Amino acid sequence: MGTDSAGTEQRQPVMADVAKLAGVSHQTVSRVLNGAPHVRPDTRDRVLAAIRELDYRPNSAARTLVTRRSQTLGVVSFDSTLYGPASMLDGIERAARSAGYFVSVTSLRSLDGRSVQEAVDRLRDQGVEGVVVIAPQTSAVSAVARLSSSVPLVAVGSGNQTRVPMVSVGNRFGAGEATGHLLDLGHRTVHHLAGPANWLESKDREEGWRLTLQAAGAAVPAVERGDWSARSGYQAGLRIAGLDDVTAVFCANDHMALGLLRALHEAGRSVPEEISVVGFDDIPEAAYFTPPLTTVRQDFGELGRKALELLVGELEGVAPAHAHVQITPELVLRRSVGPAGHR
Amino acid sequence: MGTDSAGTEQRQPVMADVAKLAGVSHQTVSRVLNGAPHVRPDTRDRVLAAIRELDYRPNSAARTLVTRRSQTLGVVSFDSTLYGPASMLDGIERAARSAGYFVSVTSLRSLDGRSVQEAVDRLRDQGVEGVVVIAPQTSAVSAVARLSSSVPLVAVGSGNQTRVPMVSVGNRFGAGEATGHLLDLGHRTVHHLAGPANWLESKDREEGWRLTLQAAGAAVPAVERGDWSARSGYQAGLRIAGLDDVTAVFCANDHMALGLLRALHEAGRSVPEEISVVGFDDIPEAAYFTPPLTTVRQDFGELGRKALELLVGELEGVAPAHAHVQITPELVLRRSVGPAGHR
DNA sequence: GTGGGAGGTGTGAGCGCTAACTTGGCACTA
DNA sequence: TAGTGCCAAGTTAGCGCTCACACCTCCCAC
Repeated sequence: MGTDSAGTEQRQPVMADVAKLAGVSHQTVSRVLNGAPHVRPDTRDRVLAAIRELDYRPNSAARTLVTRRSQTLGVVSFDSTLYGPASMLDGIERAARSAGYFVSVTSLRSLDGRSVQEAVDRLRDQGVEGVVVIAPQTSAVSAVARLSSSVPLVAVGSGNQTRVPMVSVGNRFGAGEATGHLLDLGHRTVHHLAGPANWLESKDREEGWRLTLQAAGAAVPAVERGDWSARSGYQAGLRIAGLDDVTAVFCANDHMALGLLRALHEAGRSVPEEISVVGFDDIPEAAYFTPPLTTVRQDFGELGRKALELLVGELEGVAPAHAHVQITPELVLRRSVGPAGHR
Repeated sequence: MGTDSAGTEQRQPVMADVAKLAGVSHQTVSRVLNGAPHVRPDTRDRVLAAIRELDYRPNSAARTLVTRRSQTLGVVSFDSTLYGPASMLDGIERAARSAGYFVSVTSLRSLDGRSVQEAVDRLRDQGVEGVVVIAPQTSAVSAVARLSSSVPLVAVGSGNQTRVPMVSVGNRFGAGEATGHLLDLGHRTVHHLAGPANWLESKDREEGWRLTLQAAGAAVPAVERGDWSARSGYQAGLRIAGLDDVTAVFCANDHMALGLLRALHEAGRSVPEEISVVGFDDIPEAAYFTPPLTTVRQDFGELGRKALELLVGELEGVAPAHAHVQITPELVLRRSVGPAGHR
């Protein structure tokens, strides 16, 4: 009545099956699989042959259970449809793979602290070894800082939180470059189409813009505000086109700049002759806007890679636990910018 | 010398700890956790209180080991930086979460069959219960069809493979709509800026375009070809601008259309007065191109959701294993299209 | 009063693996 | 010859959970 060797049941082979076929103990199979030393070459070959013959796949749950390592990292993203987050995710995934980790993603619906906590908890319940949070909103960042989590965590975005390791872009610097460039061209001042008030990136870019104007002794005009979308840029553009003292606009991202260009075009204000426009991000399409957009390039892929590097470092204990890596953006000159008009 | 109860070691609480604190057996804790019937309300409450007090988290690896269910699905994507794949991924993730699954992603570097096989194997080794492949290239699709995998699998993209369940967009139909609309406006024929030859979506859109022209008895001009990017659209645009019999162009995606618009603008060919342009995808920015782009809308999020639905259905045995779901795209009219010019 | 069927709970085994220890052999030294 | 060491295995004990089953009440029917 032994159910052991009765029948040719179609179940997945396990280590013991490989061991039996190779004429060794299961432990030797394990040794071969994990590249342990002190296995004779011909033994190793027999084991490998058996593995191939049975098409054996180690059971990762069993391994995880005993090693307490899932080889999986979690990524919390906000809106992974946007170019920035999507690129970061891509960079993270590639870096994770080459470091030998899997990547499990979850995106947030809303950006309050509770959602962030839930997302991180969810990933933690799944057994991830560490988490990267792509959440550049102020609320999310402070949520991350408050996070009660025993999981190593890295934030990517902006802000100066000191509690969590972080990788961010020099938004202030980039905004300063853009604004400075416009001032250098003779513009008396530069208007600003900012992003949502609760995004850190918005804040930093706005601050970079403001400080540069102030340092140059230029007037600081009232800020227009959008939600990153081309649509909101268009609407802001209609308002800006109505002002007659505008000669230069710095937009907090390229999509809004696109909408702005559209609105200016419709209003008959020519770019760059009447009004110069600068964006931020350098999405692949920016060079093909009408006119091609001068913008501040940030390397999202690199951002993701750095974040992962930091996390893996922390995980494997070879990293300073409170690093803050900064990526420097770069001004890319195109035709949407010209010297100040003479009025 | 007992290491058992010696010291207050800081290790994660396990089910037994909860059981002891609540004064029940580990099995009862398990019952509460899994919502099994026949647990007295006050017992349940005691267990829940103990769980909260210890901040107990079930170990998913242990559960997976015994249940043989990882609650994880894999997604193989090609270039998740592109708007389409990113949106699908987003749709898949959201749908997966609400169905109670985690999502593990991996992106392909190249699109040959071996890469696809490797990616699927990798996910399978990780223990995913099923896989969604977002890989619309011909090579990838045939690779999927040939895939030696014991994991349930759904493809999203195009093509008529019958071996794997699939969800796709009515590319032929959409291309036909676009082309037909242009012909209806009096254009003698419609030029086509196609995508890469090895993408199924390219092929289908090209075919839809061609068949519509033929059905209308219109001439079928030579196809220009790009790689989906705005840059390639620009280059093709320069070539097209050199032809003088062009009055309408149907582009296989919006990004190439953007590049095309740019090239036409530079060449002094006005859109839509001289040349009408239609895109495909309806990315959020399309409405803000110069001029706003008439295009064929496809709902990527829906695509992802349907794919997941199919996969979960297969997994839980409530689905026809060879379904082929089709999403119908829709022509969105904007200003980049006008009646044929009179020459 | 006794048998039976529920509801409610505990016990033991085992998922497939790795870690730690044990064992056996062989070479090389004292 | 016995002793030391290292290589190349095997043996055993869990990791933390769920499943199958055993068990113990009660309560009700006859």
